[in-house]
Amino acid sequence: MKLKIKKIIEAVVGKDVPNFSVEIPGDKNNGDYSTNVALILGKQSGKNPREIAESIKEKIEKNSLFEKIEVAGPGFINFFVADKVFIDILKSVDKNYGRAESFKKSRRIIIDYTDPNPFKEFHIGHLMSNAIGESLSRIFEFQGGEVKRACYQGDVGMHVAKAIWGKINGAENLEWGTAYAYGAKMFEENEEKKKEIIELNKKIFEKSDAKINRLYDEGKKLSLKHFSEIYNKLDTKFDYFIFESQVMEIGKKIVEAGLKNGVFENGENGAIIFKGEEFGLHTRVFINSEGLPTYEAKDLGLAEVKYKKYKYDKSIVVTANEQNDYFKVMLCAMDKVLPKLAEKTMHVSHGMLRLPEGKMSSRTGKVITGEALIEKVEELVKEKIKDRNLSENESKEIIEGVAIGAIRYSVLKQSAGSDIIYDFDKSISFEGDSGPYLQYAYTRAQSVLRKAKEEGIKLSFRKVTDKITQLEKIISRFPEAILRAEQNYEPHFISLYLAELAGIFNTYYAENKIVDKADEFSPYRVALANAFSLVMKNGLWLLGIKTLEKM
RNA sequence: GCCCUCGUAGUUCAAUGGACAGAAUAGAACCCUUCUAAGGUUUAGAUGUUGGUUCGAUUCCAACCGAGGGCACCA
Repeated sequence: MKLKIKKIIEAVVGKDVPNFSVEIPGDKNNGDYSTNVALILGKQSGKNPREIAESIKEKIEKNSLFEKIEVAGPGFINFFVADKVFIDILKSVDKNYGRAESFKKSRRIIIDYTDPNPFKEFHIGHLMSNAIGESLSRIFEFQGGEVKRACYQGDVGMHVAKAIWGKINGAENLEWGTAYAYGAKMFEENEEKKKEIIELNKKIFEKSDAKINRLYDEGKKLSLKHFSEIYNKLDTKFDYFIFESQVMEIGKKIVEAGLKNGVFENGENGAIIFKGEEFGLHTRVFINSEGLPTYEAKDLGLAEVKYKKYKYDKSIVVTANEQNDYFKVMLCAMDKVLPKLAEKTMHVSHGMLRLPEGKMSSRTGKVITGEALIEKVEELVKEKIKDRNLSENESKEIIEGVAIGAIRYSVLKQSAGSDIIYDFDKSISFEGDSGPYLQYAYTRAQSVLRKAKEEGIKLSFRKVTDKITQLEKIISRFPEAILRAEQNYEPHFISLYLAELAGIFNTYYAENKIVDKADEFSPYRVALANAFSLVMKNGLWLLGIKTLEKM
């Protein structure tokens, strides 16, 4: 609708209009949409914006889209959309409602997220990455993209050596996460042990020691099994699992070739480095003095491996924002050695989940694991529904759906870039601006629809209530919310929209009796509730949150 | 030391340079003989400091104060 209005204005004022936009005013008295004449004119017009606004108004007044147009303030044009337009949109609501063909030309997208490392914990930061990556995947898919989900996992490198060292030298029966924390601690505190761990790391690469090989295989297998259980619960299905061990040799070769071309340089102790300073960045090591590829070289290999698996038009990598500067350097180097892939690659970063007392770190063992959080939230839901008359299957579905919904929403309700201060009692809420609040609004609508069916009330738009409410209007804005989320790589624009939608529906629900045989408007109200539930269901799906029939 | 983010109600978050800065939560007061009260209605409360650009700044620029992250062999 925004775009429609924009086109109408452009048709009137001529083609070479500078950038201006049509907005939804905060105050409902200022119309359904509004635009600022100053933005159309640009600055140096010298004309009276009010007069211009009046003349624009005169020219488009007859358009049947609007009930009335007002000129207000220093030069605002406020558009009041005709009720009929909203009803027509309402009639068109189906499971594809809101879809835009945004990816006609470049459909193929690969998106890399979650990325936990075997031998280490799956912590709540991974939950955050998963929430954002999964939601972006679904948004792009909905808009017509052909999305492949990738999960990149570090099965080689110092963290593995630290964990295995911890296993060998701590106690054989330590948990892998704990073993890692122990190894990491010793690595930092004790020079002697640091050397041992570096030595061990080489042995892992060489696969020269049977005991180490056995520990490695066992640890990796256990980790992956554990991760796949969590993905199951999160309803994320990856198309590709890519391991560092698969990309490291390829990455190394790319760097070696780049060294010949002068992209990379020899640094101290035989390390191969990239001088980022020339590009306003910093220097990073791509191959270390042991001749082993670092994270940066592996990432170059990863880009190529991904492209081999899937000829993508765009590759998105989701990570925490602590890697922002790292990615700038790596992408700068990639631009020199793999320019075609570099221009297709994009880094999307999200904030960190921080504990009130400081940074969460698996090195110190101060972490909250993903499964511990899920379990804790599930307990709370269980407690809440224990007195309800539900079958075992229903209970299980509700407990899982609500718990994951609450967690996902707590991540997606704010802009992806900023940190979340994780406080269990406050972060995971069931009331107000929360996942369960949205799920609950949907459930209520379903309950109404069930009752309507029982009473034989069929949905119909034939007899429309006299006055259109906010509910009809907000339903018409769903496509805009999706488009905004897609273009900005920000699922939270959908969260914001759905929270408002749920609030408006709940008010409507409190003020109107929807199912009422004696009321001639009941079929319309039922149809409206039906449209609402379709939008809510699709919207929640885009966030990776399940809808429930009962809760 | 250098670079990058970010400072908005008590708290957690919104606000494409525009019309009185929105929610939620905590606080106060109401609403279940009506489709699930995980709900609804009413109420009080905020832009770190100092300048600048602009008709207009939470938004852009500068400085300062404060928080977080990063800066050659972790990922």
